Amino acid sequence: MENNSIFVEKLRSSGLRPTKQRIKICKLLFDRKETFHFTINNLSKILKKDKSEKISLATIYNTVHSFKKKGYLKEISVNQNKSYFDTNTSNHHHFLDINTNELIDLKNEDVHNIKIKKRIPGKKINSIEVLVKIENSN
Amino acid sequence: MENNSIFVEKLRSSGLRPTKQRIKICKLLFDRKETFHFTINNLSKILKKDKSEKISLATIYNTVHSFKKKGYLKEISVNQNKSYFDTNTSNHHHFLDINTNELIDLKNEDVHNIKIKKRIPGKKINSIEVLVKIENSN
DNA sequence: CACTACTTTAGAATCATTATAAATTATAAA
DNA sequence: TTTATAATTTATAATGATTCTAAAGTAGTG
Ligand SMILES: [Mn+2]
Ligand SMILES: [Mn+2]
Ligand SMILES: [Zn+2]
Ligand SMILES: [Zn+2]
Repeated sequence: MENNSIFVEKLRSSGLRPTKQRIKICKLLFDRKETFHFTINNLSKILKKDKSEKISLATIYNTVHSFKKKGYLKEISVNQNKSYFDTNTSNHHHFLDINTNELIDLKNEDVHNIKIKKRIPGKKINSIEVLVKIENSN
Repeated sequence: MENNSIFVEKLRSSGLRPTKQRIKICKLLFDRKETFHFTINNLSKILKKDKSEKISLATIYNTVHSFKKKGYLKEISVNQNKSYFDTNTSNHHHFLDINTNELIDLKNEDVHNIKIKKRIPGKKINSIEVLVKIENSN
């Protein structure tokens, strides 16, 4: 109820009406210091904890997709069953813990310069993403 | 009907009975020089062309999954809707054409040495995969 | 040939996601 | 403030890829 104004502005400035559902999801997603990686199911469970104001699953999908469209979220493909979303929308690399399915951001400095020597005629590079799968070291 | 014996042996040696369905799928997948990247839907459509011997969708799923389990196929995650499979089971990198959704293998020499400077305590690296998204250059 | 375990198959079930259409709400105009 | 309108939320249905089920068919073995 306090500094919601930041999110109200954020929403208004991108042409989205600041509904209470969107503001709540904004706070959950963007009011944190670290990158947040989540699935719809994760988000849904967190939102369900507040039984006072239930947000429908359809709204969760709608909101996440409109935030993605506005560039506030990025979709990550690491697993074919579920979509992961990422509050870090810059081009960056990931660790994927294959024991827990958790994504962890890598800073660009953490990955040595990547150079692709091959080119495909008529095509240009759009992005380069590194996925480092990690597992328990025993 | 000729050099099926290669595939019959391949199947037998991995404890899979050489049924006509499996042999047919083997020929389609492994009797080629280039790496083959496909979805179940792709494979299904190709198999449907031969109307003389229909293979059920369940068998296509079963076969692809047992080939994966035996190490003859690798599953690739580039898209959250569909699973891609790859006849190149080594650790390797890809171009993904975002206009056509086509995967193209990169040789290891095509990607400059990748070094990951960050480590997570208690975790070891399992694999490093680079996905280079490409698009029409105009 | 006879037996058994493995395989194939059609169809049902599951599950994430998207679509639908009616009720609600935010916003701007009156 | 009231009204009008378009945007939004919602419950529910629909979709589509994948997996499950259980019955019929087949390969391997003796
Ligand atoms: Mn999506
Ligand atoms: Mn799978
Ligand atoms: Zn990230
Ligand atoms: Zn490949």
